[in-house]
Amino acid sequence: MVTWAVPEKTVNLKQLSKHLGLSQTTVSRALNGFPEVSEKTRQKVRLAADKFNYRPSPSASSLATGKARIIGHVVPVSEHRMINPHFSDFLAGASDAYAQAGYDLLIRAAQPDEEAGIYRDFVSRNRVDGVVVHGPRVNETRIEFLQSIGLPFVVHGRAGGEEHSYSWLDVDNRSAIEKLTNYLIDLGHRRIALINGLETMNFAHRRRLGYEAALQDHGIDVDPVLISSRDMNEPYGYEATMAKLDMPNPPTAFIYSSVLSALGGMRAANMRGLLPGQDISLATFDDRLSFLQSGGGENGGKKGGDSANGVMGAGSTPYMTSVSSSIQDAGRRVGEMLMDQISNPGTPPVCELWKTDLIIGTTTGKPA
Amino acid sequence: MVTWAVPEKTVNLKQLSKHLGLSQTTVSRALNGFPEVSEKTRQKVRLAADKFNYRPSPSASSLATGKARIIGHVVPVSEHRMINPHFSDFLAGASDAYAQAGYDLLIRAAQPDEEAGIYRDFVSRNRVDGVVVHGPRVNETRIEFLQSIGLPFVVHGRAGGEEHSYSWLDVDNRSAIEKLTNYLIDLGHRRIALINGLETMNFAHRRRLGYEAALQDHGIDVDPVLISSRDMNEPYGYEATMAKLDMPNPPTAFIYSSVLSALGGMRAANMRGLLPGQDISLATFDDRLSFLQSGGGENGGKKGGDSANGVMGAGSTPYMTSVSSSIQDAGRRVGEMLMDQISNPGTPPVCELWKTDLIIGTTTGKPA
DNA sequence: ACTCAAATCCAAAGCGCTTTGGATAATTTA
DNA sequence: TAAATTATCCAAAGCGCTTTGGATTTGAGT
Repeated sequence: MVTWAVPEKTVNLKQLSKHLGLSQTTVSRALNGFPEVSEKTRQKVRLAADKFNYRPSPSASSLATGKARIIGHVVPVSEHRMINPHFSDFLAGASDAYAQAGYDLLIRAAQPDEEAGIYRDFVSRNRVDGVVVHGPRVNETRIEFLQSIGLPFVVHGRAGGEEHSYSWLDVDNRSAIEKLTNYLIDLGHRRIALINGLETMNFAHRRRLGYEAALQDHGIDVDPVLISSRDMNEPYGYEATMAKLDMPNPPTAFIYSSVLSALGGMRAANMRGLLPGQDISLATFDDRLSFLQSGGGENGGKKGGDSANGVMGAGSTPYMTSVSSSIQDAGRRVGEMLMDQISNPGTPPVCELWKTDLIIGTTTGKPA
Repeated sequence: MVTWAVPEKTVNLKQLSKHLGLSQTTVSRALNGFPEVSEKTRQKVRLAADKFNYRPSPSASSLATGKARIIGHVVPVSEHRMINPHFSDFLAGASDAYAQAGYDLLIRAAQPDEEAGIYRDFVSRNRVDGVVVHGPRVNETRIEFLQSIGLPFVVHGRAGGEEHSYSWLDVDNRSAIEKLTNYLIDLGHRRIALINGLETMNFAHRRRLGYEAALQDHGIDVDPVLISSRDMNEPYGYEATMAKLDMPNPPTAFIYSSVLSALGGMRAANMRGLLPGQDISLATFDDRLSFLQSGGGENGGKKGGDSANGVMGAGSTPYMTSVSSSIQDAGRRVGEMLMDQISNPGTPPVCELWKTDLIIGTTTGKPA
């Protein structure tokens, strides 16, 4: 445990400089690492600063510099009024990056019609230095708007259209699902269901394209009844799976866009007495949400590429077959990209497309 | 969609007051609802303010007033480096309350040894006006510390010891699990496993007490091998359940402290070919995490007491037997309590103990 | 020793808001 | 109508920091 010591009185810059017999200018410069101050006085100042427990006031320095050292996240409050676990894992990564660099993380919940006002609010009085754009849609309007008001931003995901005019980080959703679909086709499956997210979302749209591409490559017709598109959660996965199992010519394999709906799919299979991997094949896109990870989240590598041990793996054996990419690592990286952009304005946009790992678990097999 | 209109130049107070031919004082007072300004000039000012798109600078007003209009959440970064879904649902509720009242939500991730420093940082230069204390432990040191530095706070949960010296909101964990245990005993179960959270956490400690009380009331010995205590996630639920099923005299019923581990429990049952409700009984404490809720989170009522339709209910039929209370509603209420405390300093602490609903699902039944 | 440049340091002017302590104009009261 | 309120409004002083434009000191160069 740490020193929950007696709270010292905290001093401000004026008091501190008086104690030191220096001007505020010098003290400020010493602490902020300016070259105009000699090394020995810098040391003296640093010592005194933490002896007197000096901390600069964020509002004062923000007012003076015009920089807030805060990054904003506008979380879309859908009708479902929820921050889903994907989002929170993303935040975990991002906040970690911010903490390293001395930034704070500000969250504002917004209904779709409030977003513009919030961004404008953010920029006009610089409450934040930049924002992360979450959940880009197929027709995305925020990007252009943010460019027009000049608020630095990084998109988690991408919009369609012009992709090099702004910074983004995305998973290669299309090829990920294509890979997964191909795997199932190679196993012998011909009727494969896609339990997708809302296809107004860009990521879901791209995943569908990957799915369709794989089928078409193998001369399999795309059957619309095998595809669902909704906000991803457990009950949706359950209901969609049940419904498809009840069809006259039911699918032999299911692909889920999220582990959340995959959980519902597993429940449905269970309910029907179907053993995954044997009677039915289940596969999912896996964001490596921490609450499903047995590794304890100690996924060391930066992009977390190698240490993946599979969704819901017990010990070292992966359970579900999946294509996976850590959304937490994505959050960290997006945070870094945004901070870079803030501190080096005018640099060209950075775009990163992350590959996914195909992990073979025990929930897939040849069709029954 | 809203007006993603052309970004107007934004003016500051000085410019606005010049346009109006009034002093900054009057304009400021008009906008902040002070009585010293006549109603007609107030109108005029309001009109001009949003015609010129005026928004006060948060840093400036924060500097002048000493109030940040920000509420801090220090999220403990365990070794598992995760923001779990419980936490994010809580945030969803809280941020909603803040948005109503014009507060912002600031998140700082902290390792245990950094917390003191962060709180001190928060208060010394008022970066935030108050904080929410998450995950109180059995021996909680933060409360005393926060009292000593005079930073307003509300605890989500409680510590032991003196309970009336600070504000908190807690679920009645003890009676909740007692209720659930009693229900299982009444069904005929004698060997009931408790897959608990980390018992250094206050809530988990209290839940265990409830469990033990119910057993002892019925003259059943508490068997320590039936109890697990760990950070709650899916793989833990799976592993603990598997391990207990492998015991010589295995339990016939399981109580999970979280739906996350309950999911793992269901997977284990499935893996063993045991049908919940038939061959084995599974029950859980349910925080009504939104991603497991079929109701779409439209749980209208303030405390969300009545509209509970059960964890993972499909349609209107609850699936798992549970005791439940909405953590999102808790977040909202905690936020309100904290804002009240901030705007009315000196009022006595407020403590709320929320009851839980017992919801009978299909995963419990008489012992096989 | 003398000049000039480099190294240090400082006083003071903001940043954009709130708020104190008056001033002025409008209204009432005597 | 003069005096006393009361209703409006304002100038200016902070809040705590950064930063500009100089002043002063030091050290090197000749």
